[in-house]
Amino acid sequence: MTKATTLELDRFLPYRLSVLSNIVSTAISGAYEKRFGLTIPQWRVLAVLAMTPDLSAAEVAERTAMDKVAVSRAVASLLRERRVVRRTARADRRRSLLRLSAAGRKVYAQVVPMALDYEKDLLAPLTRKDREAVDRAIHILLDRAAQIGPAHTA
Amino acid sequence: MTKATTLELDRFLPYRLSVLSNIVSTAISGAYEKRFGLTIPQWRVLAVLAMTPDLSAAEVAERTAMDKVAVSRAVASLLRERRVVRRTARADRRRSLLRLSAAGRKVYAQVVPMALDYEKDLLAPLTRKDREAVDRAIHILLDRAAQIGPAHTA
DNA sequence: AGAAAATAGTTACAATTGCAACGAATAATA
DNA sequence: TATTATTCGTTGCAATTGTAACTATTTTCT
Repeated sequence: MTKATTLELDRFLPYRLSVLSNIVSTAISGAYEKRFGLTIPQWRVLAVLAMTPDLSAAEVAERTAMDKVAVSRAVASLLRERRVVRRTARADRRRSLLRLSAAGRKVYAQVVPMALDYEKDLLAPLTRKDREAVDRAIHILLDRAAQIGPAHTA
Repeated sequence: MTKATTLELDRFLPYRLSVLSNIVSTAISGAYEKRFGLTIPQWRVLAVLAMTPDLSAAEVAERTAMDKVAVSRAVASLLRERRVVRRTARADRRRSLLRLSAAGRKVYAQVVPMALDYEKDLLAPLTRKDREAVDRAIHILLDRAAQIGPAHTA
């Protein structure tokens, strides 16, 4: 008897993760987009800047797991919409420091409860123990995945 | 005291799911692509056809959670590469029935062990209990997410 | 100091993806 | 049975995304 030769797609973790993540992302981004004209990249940028103002684009990229081009474009649109403001860093004039404008803080304040409610609804049917396990597991898997296949990290 | 007004991105499940799924997908698709010139959509199509031959494109779409355009394109390329063969359904000449060619089965047989090994490595640092919890949780979350936000299903 | 290498961020171009319209075939209805 | 509506799958076009090249600035090395 040789190795198993078939693979059932819906028991394959990478596949299930991808499907789940897509459904969740689509649902959420639909809501952001519809109500606030926010894309997911924009929302991510808002979220990190709300937590930590005066980050550079590169720092935003780090913390959002987005690449620098995506950040650049999201920031460009947020600047156009006056939801973010930018000033050039005194010390290093290549860098620019980003922070939310009043308008940006306002949208953010409206989106956060929506986001948290969605998450709460989503997790509602899980037991406390399962939630904890998922939490732990995602953390471990993120580490592990990064070890196994850096992929872009080249 | 009012509702919490900030959200830490790396504790937000939709975000963490998205990051994890991207890392995993990129790692895997890198390997498929490099070794076999297979994209993820192509791989998904191969996988379902290996399990269940003579599906129509629409049926493939259902089972892979891909939309019909993506399936159409993946199938088109797989036909060009002679990894899949197609015949028109006798009963309904709009439908075409797809199945793997010998070449298709061959790639598939090579990819499966790679895929399973990757999954195994990924899950290795989790305890048995955590693995079970993750399994259960993903299943429940998929259901729940579908309920909350059908999004496209409109 | 001056030249070369590195870094921040943007822009241009190519590839991918999603949506809407379409042609072909079948099913449903009058 | 003729007419209309529906389904299967593909194609064209617009929007999104990724890669590489580029400008401006700063750092490093000689």
